[in-house]
Amino acid sequence: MGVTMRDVALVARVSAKTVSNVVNDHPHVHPTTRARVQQAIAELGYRPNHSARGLRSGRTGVIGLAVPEMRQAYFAELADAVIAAAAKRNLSVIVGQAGGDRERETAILTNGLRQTDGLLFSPERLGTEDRDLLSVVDFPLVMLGERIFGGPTDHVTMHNVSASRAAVEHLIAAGRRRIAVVGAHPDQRTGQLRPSDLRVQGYRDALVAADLPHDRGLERAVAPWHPENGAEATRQLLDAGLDFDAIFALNDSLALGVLRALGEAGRVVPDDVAVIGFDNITNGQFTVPSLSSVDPGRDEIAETAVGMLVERIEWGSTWRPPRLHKAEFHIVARESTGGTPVGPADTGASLSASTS
Amino acid sequence: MGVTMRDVALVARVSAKTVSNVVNDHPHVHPTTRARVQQAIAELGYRPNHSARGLRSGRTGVIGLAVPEMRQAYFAELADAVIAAAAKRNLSVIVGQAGGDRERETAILTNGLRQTDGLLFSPERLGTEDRDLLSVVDFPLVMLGERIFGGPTDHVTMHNVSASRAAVEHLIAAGRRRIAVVGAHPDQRTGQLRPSDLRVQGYRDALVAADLPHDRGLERAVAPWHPENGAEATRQLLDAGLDFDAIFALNDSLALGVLRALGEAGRVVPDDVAVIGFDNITNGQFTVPSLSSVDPGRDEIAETAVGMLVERIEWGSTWRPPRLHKAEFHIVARESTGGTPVGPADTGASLSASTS
DNA sequence: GTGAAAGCGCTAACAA
DNA sequence: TTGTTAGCGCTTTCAC
Repeated sequence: MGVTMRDVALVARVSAKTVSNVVNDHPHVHPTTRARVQQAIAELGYRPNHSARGLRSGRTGVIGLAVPEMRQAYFAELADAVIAAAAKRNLSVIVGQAGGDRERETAILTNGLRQTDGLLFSPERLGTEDRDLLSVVDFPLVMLGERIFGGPTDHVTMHNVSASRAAVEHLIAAGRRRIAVVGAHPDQRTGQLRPSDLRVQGYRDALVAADLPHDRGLERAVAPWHPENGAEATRQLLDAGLDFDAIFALNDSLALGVLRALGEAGRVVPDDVAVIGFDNITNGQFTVPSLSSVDPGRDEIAETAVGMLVERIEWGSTWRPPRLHKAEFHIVARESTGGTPVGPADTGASLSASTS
Repeated sequence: MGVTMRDVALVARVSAKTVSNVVNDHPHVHPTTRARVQQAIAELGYRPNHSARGLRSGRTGVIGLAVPEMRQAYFAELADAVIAAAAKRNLSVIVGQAGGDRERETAILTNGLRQTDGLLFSPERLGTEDRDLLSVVDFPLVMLGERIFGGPTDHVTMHNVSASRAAVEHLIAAGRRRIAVVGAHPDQRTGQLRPSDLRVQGYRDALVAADLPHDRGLERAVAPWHPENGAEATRQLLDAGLDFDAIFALNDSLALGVLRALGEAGRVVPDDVAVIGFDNITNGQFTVPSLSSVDPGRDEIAETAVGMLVERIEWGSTWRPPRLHKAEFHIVARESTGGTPVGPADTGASLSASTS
């Protein structure tokens, strides 16, 4: 701390404004002047004060990313991609964890994440029924994930219904007929769209299209989407003596638990039961057997979301219609659905893409 | 944006200073005044401007956390714990990724992470040989991890040597005699302490103490510590036709790859080969077989590191001697070392703790 | 216990 | 192309 623009200006024998122009790469600065200023900056080790800049310009250069928990692999990988996308645009990222707590999610939506220029928000508890909360948000906001639809804000998500349908069709193509789904939302009373509902809908669509019977007993409600809960749901399926030859886990964390519980019970994957997840987390490549999944295009999601947020920030308070972006997806076939033989370079075979 | 302290002061019919006192919980404010101010704040929806506060007070209320990549499970879980620990102290966390890039790590050490009050830095490339870089750092800094020792800054780490030794002793106690280690640092030319060296040293200590022969061929250099590299190192061990009955992976990400490669090769864990990792990431509970590991006390590390950083921030530039904190560790015995029978509530049996 | 004045470091708006 | 002026919103200092 200590060296200010004034100091640099004094040494370079220019005004503070000129130093500012140089620092901010403004066009109309004479090369000679620029060089002199830059040397003074280097000499004094000057570094701009972001608080002052933020106060004056109204921009902090920091965006917020709010997720349930970083320890969930999907959010860690999402954060990784978001931080990288933000860095390209010279933005820093403050990461906040709502911890699956409804109050904290509401608080984040009300106040943002400390003082940032805008927020990327992936809620776990807030749902479509909380849309009105979004209407009163007075800062740039882009929603991520499946929980909130048709709101007044930008939204980046994926083709949940068709991706889920493709996942289940992949199982059907592998000869499976009795397919369970793990991760439906536990609260079905309202009948409103829930995160899992979209994916469950895709599951049902696939069954219907294939003329397969639809057995409610094979739809297991699970929350939150942690491996232990995936394992628990699978044990319940087994304990209930239900007949099934495949499990569709609504995300990969659940699927890890599913694989584990099947292993504990002595069921062989994929021979006895095929398993497919959703998210294509890195670890899915290294499980035994490796995990088939739906790749939702995480980098595309992060890149798009940051881009949208930056645009919102630049537009200021000028109203623009909310946008909805659905990322591409790919089915990644690995051993858990019998899709790929054991092999060293097993990153998975991409089976299909869709923009439906 | 819009509502300022002035506005609140006007409505509450006090001075801006009094509003400031209320907002900052200063003691000497009359209850009546406080109530009036608080009501005005609520009425107007006033929220303090952090840039202005930062500019005036010299504190931003934001700390930085720099890691190689969030997609590595250990760092995601570390970030989770750090963000939680910081939140307790009303601090936000900007997360930066150096991506295993030496230049970026150096840049972070030179400039910090944007404008923050201090930095928690877990480097991947910077090592003990870069200690001099640390001497010129002019902001509060706490180093994390194993790469830099004896530097002029605070350092939070774990008992690497004794923890590794305990891990290998756990393998020996399980009857293993030909124990390979995966993750030694590839660059051994300088002979200086390297991250892996401490853990390798513990490995060697355990062999010596147990009077077991030490076979250099069983020490595999691997970097970075990604699953695919753990798998590759394991394939090399197998291809070389080396005789071994256990593998100590220097972290769990490597261990996931090790399990995978052993599975591909048809080796049964733990019957043919026992495996133990290091870090105790959550996923280790759900692999098949579940992964034994060394639990380094992540929460303790995060809590301690944030606490130290806060102290440094409060002490300002007053010099204090650098501190070194080594967290407790526990050996978590799971199926991969034959330590625990298959079972539903498999969080692992804690075998030993040490403060050595 | 509260208020008035000053200024943190920077950039927007304008002037030269 | 460069300089001058003003003030962003807050907290520090000191007076009352």
